[in-house]
Amino acid sequence: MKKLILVDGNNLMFRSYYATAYNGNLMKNSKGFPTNALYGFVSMINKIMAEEKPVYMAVAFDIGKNFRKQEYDFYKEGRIATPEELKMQMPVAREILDAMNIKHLELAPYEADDIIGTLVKMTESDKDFASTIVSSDKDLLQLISDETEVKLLKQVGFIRYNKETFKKDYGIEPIRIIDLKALMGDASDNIPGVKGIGEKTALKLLQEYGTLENLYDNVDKVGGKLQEKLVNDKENAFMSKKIATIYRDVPLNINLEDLHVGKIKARVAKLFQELEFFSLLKTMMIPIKDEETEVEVKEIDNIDDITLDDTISLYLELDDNNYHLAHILGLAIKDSKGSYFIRNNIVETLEKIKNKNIITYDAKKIICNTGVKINCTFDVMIASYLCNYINKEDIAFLMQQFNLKIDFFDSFMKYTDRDEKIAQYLGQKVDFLYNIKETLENKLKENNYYDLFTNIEMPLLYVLADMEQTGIKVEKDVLEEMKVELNARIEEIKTEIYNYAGEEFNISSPRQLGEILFDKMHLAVGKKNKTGYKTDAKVLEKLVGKHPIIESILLYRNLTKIYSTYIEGLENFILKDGKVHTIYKQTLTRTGRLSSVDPNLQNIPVREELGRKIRKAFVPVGDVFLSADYSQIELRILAHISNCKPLIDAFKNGEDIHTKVASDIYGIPASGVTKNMRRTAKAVIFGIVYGISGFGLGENLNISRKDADEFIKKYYAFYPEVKEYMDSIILKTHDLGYVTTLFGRRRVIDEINNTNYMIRSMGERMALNTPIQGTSADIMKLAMINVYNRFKKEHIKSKILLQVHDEIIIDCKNEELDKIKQIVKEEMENVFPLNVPLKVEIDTGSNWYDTK
DNA sequence: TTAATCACG
DNA sequence: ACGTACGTGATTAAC
Repeated sequence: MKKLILVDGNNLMFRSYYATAYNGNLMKNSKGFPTNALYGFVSMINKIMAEEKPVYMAVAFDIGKNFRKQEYDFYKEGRIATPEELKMQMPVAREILDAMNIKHLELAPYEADDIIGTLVKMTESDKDFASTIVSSDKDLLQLISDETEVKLLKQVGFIRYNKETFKKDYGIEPIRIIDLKALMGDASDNIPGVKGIGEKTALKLLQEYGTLENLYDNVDKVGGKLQEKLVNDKENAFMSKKIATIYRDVPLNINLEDLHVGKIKARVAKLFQELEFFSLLKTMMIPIKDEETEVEVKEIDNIDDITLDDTISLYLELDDNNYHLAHILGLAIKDSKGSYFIRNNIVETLEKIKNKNIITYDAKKIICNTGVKINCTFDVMIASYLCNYINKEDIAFLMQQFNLKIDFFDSFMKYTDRDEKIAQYLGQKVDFLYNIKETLENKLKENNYYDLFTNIEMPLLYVLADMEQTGIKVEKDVLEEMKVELNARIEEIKTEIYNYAGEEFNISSPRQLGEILFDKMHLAVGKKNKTGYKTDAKVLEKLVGKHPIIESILLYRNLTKIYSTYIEGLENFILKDGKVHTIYKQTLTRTGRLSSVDPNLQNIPVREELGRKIRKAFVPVGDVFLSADYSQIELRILAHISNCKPLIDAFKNGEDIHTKVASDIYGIPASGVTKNMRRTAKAVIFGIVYGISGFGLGENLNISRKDADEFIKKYYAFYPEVKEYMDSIILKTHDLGYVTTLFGRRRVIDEINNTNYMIRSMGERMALNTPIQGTSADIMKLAMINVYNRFKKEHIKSKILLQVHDEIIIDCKNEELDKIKQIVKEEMENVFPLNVPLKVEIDTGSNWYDTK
């Protein structure tokens, strides 16, 4: 018996759409294309594949005008028009099915039901086939027969109806669904039925009289009000029956054998990447090539047994993303003559080949994990990042973009026989690396990224590797001491809050907190977000003074944040050497900045005293920390790229820029600028860097939008070049679709031409901000390389430890301190000539807290 | 897994 | 009239 699964595609898409669209917050990809229905649809198809394991399958859709509507113009009248955002997803659903090699059928003027009905009829005349219909639409129950069942989808789970179970539940034959509809009608399709008869009465009548025809033949026997209703609406009843009857003779022109499910195609990956269904990409087994090709890999024990070219590609597989802790699973190497796989003695092997020209993926990972400083001449991870490929830790993502099939690392690790598979697995990767180098290299050159690649990103990898390997010492005792103290305070404040609230609840749950504050205590009319009331610091701060619980909650938040993220969190990352080794992600941000994870050392508290104390735990291994930070680098870059004369002059004269701007926009001499005026000016300037709006500035400064607009206008009046720059960069970006930094780094901004105002505006703000933030990142990276190289050249033993965007922290020996101050200032300030001077401020201290 | 919150530049 | 500042990461709750 061959089983055919018949899916009501329209039904699935509508369900998925409305399941997630109700709150008005549609799931979209970053280009603004709605994806919510598709996501649910694909998930559902996957579920069907897993549960039914269909060999034959067809998905039916509505398309074009349908004949019921043509015949009965009231049909489906009054129904809300299909939202545009759902409509545009429909063709993509069919594309996905094509790529998954699942047949879909649609033919105007028929509805999906009719197509399914026709296929059911075909299976019933072919004794080899039986079918299962998947839908949440009860109309389809009429198709149930000895060979046909319906899997009726419910909000949670489903009910499987066959002939017997249906009869048991409804007490009538499945086909009588049409008579049922004839009597009770269907509000959603605007089918009238008989007025005043609902499901209960209709079923009772049909159980007694069998069919609509027989019922009317014997309508005299019904009697009473009910008979009256039936007689009144007789015409409607028979017409409703006609509408409700699924048509089973759609001219489909196919054979059932055509519905065989094929092998999933590589194209699915491309579609999912566009839709940004990354979780599906990870969990589904999607081939990278439609034809699987094995590579030839020779497993060797000793690298000395082979002779390698000078240029090789190399791939090291670890068992964990945190490469400071991970264990090695294997190493693959390829040169022009062949591919090799090595299981053991990998560090020794690397030592022997480290000076070859090595092409690899994430050289920093290899260096930090093995301690072997390999001579990487081409890091594919970095090159692909610069070229704006979708770039993840897992090389499989990149390979997919070149149509190469390979398991994602997470799936690979689930194989029980991965020890046998790993040689082939790494063979594929190292083969890819070897082959892709030239393509990427050309792409780098074409786009003028080659200097950025060769002179900044590649050398930087070694600097970062060194910093990460060195690590920063964290005194656990200091943290433990704080922990005890904080714990006591947290407990204390907890009881206080419970007392104020009159009950115990989870203060860390914004939902519960919101209910207490706004429903129970009525402290204000709460602002809502998706899940309940907003309870963030901004909201709470406005309520300070209304009730002492507010301040307690703010303090509680403050304390628990420090406790869990910065005390417990940090402690978990102190390794055996007493140090914390962060990982700098060099290929993550869209602007070119670094990011820091495991732990993030770029967001250690500093603005408030309480949190800042965490920094006391960070201590030098040498004698003293030195921090060197670029003073107002982003503003200087803004002055430079907009070529704004007054700003440039102010920087040249060493003026305090915020005071200067305050004196301009308030129209008073600098000497008269108050702290508050300076603060306002600072906010205005920052607003400019972020792509200002009057509303945003007003929110931020807690002033009216009008006043905020006024400030912005004044700012533009004094610094017209800035306004010109902003206008021109937006115009240019609309045209090109990307922005560049001073060093040629490019960020593609598809959002800039989006038809959705909000998305387009965001694109415009990105276009304004990225050249500034990105250039600043470029400058810092270059400076780090230069400082690092100077240290090496002058045999300085002190170590660069951290980078926090515009600041670096160095662990210094006392005897080197003066020299370091001089080198750092010199290298950082002169890293690249701008129209404005770059200024570096240097501080020292015996721990990070004191370095200020 | 996502949303809310809060830490940093 | 729209809906509201750029770039990050970690933790917690709640599904």
